[in-house]
Amino acid sequence: MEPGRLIFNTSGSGNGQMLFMDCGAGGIAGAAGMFHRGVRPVLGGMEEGRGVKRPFFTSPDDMLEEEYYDEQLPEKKRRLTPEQVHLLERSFEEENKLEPERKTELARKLGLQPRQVAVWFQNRRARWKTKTLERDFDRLKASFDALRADHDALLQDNHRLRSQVVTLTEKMQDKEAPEGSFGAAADASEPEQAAAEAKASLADAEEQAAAAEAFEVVQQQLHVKDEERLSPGSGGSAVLDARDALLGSGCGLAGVVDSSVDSYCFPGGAGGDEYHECVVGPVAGGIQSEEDDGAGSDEGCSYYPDDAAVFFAAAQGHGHHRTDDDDQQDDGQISYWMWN
DNA sequence: TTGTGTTTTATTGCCTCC
DNA sequence: GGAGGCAATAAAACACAA
Repeated sequence: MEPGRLIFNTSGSGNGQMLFMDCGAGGIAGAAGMFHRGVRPVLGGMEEGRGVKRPFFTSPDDMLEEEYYDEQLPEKKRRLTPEQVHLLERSFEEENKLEPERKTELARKLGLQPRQVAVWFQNRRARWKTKTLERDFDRLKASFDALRADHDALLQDNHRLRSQVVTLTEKMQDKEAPEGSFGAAADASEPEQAAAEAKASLADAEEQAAAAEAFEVVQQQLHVKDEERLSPGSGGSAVLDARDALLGSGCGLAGVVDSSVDSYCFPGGAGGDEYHECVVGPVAGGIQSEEDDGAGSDEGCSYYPDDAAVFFAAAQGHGHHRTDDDDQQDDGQISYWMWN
């Protein structure tokens, strides 16, 4: 027998043909580990129409026994019947984790090995996770697109108001330059007032535009994170957790734009009118260590190097916090943390 | 019929928890 | 250290277009 292979007796014609199955990277050792784990590899379980449980493979010694040639013919990988799948699905809907008792009971009902039931639940959980991620991604993308449209509109508004201020300022200067009499001042009152109003609008618009730009930074990071997430080999992240929480909370960008340009405030928790500040800005150098930030004790807090994570965590009303004392903007670094 | 992409079943190795 | 979960992967089964 070749190393790394196990012998299976094949089925179908009942001719006792031997099948050599590659055990993969783990080889015999892997198979041994399987037994060590209490796994008895069985495929197919109840053969349709016959109700006979058959082991998928056996040891070489067993192979010498006649019954394995004649009675316990091995099977290829066999799909579960629709009835079996239906029952498993129903059970999964009730609880997607499988306690030993339930596993045994299900296996008994379905005529499967407990291991098969466990494997089915394992794979089902994996499928469920994939679907959930896809759904979340779609929702996030829709949200991102909407916010981007808002952002673009704000930028256009800002541009329009800037032009208006420039035009009106020029008009004022034209009027003031040649004259300077009282009458001229009186005549100029209307454009002056218009210019002042335009300036005030511009100030508001600039704040909003700056906030929107900062928000876009977060969104872009989030977008990148999603692409990373959907690529093979990536795992979950605090960003996704926070984002999921945000999606679940139904919280949008209906926050108050703080005048300090780099901050947003969001309504806290469910229905509360408390606002949580969320700093949005570039973080140079990644995570700011607790020792570096000069802040007090942050026990029970987790640092998040990612703007997006903090942004959404704050949006959800978590205890994200940044105090002015701890502000790291002097050196271009801002530290974030969240209450657990 | 055949080639190809997708889905399902199962294995392996690593990790965490008790 | 054992049990169980998960990610990655293999491979059989299946679907479907050409």
